[in-house]
Amino acid sequence: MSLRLFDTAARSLVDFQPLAPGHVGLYTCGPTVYNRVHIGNLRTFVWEDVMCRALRSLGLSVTQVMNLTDIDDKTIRGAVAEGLPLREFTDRHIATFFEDLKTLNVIPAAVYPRATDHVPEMVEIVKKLTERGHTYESDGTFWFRIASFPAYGKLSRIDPSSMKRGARVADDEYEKEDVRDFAVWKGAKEGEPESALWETELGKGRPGWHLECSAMSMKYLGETLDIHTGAVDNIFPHHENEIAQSEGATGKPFVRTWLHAEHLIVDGEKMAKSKGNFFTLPDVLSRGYSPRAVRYLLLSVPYRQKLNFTFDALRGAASAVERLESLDARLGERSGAADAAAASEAFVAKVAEARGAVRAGYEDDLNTAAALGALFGFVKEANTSLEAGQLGPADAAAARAFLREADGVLGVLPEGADASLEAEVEGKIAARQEARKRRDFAASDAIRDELAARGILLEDTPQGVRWRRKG
RNA sequence: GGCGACGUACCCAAGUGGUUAAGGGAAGGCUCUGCAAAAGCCUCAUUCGUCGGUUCGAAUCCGACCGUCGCCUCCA
Repeated sequence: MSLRLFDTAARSLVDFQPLAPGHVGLYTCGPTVYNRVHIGNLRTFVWEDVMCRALRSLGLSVTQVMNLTDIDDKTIRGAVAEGLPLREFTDRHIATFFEDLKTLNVIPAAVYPRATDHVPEMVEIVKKLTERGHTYESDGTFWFRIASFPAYGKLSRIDPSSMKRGARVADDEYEKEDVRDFAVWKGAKEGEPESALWETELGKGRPGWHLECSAMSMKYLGETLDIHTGAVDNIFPHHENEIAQSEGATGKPFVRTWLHAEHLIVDGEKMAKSKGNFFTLPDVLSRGYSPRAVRYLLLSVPYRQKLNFTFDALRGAASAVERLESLDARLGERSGAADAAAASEAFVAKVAEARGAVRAGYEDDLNTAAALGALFGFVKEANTSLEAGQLGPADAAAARAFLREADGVLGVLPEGADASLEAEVEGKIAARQEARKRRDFAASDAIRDELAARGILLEDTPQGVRWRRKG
């Protein structure tokens, strides 16, 4: 395996080797659970899922950890607005988040730690930072002193001395030595709900902005992570601060490879509620698109490229998925035909070549577009051979196995249909064939229309009738 | 103001010194078909934002310009 990844810190492609041979510890920044995630968020989460699947396909084992930020200004504000205890409020949003992931066929991470379940771990880090002289306290709030960490800015390449002293600092009632310092622990303030406060050795308060990721990543993956990911907006200040906190506390390198996904934009513009181009997954699905088409679109553009989301592109994605699905079905039929002959050497070689090309795509910084290009090259070859009658059952079986294997990373082909639906549809197809034999086309068309209305598409082929659910 | 990314056909997009410039979608043609749909096949960029430069050779490297976008403040 020779996997190359674009490390944000190095600003270049690096040869990736996990710390423990064959095993990757992966920390993926998760959502702040105060609303329904939008398709831009989901682009990042789908990418991370594809990355896990691709790493596994390259022979690595992966432990993925994704945090759930359930304590911050936004979650507190939301809970107060709805008159709910913090936990009850965030529980609801965590549930819809998992729903969306499931809908998009995302394989769950090994752990989804919640910040509020790790307050003691965070307190420990603050204590360590304090022992090492990286913090100071003022009014119950503990600040990280940027001046005590010379490497600050190495990830984002932002020079601390040039940081603008933003007007927003005035909003902050806390006292700090330097406007650039950030809170690791926020002392309780007047009017904050009890459900968002903890009594700790540091006093009463709540964890600061970025501390949870340091605490939870190190708890589940050790003090040095192989890969840490997020979207580009996390680079500064979130990840920069994580480095300062983590390395300040342990004295060890925090992350070996930083990976950041570009944003999704809509019709060439940033997605924003005020522009009316803000979409959640249910918004998109309610317009009649399949989750598999959405997933395909989100993963088809390599992660470091901005993804321009349009409904035109989504329709294109649906068609592309149908092309894969259709070949899968054709191969399924062909491979079922009785024939004891072994797969032909020439075809086996073609499969091997395609497999290598797909793999090379993933090895090159998870280049999904290149991998898809290679896969579709194979799709055309398989279709052509199939059409020419040159594909034996064993060849078809080999092709189908490869297609399914490729889909192990893509995750866009449907699961097998459920048996009761299958029996029903087969029955209707038989009835339609009867009607067609009688040349009762009104009756046969009625059956076709009825199934179409239910999203089931019939294809009359020389080999018989095939059906599938519309992508 | 500081830092950074991007600009390849109608749309999306791979390609980062020598290839016929991948692939997907759309469109047109053909095959199949009771009709249709679907599916499959074929066609579809002498050219890579513009202008210069380096080089035997550039979409790929350098410079300028034009355009789009992002971060610098919570943000996937």
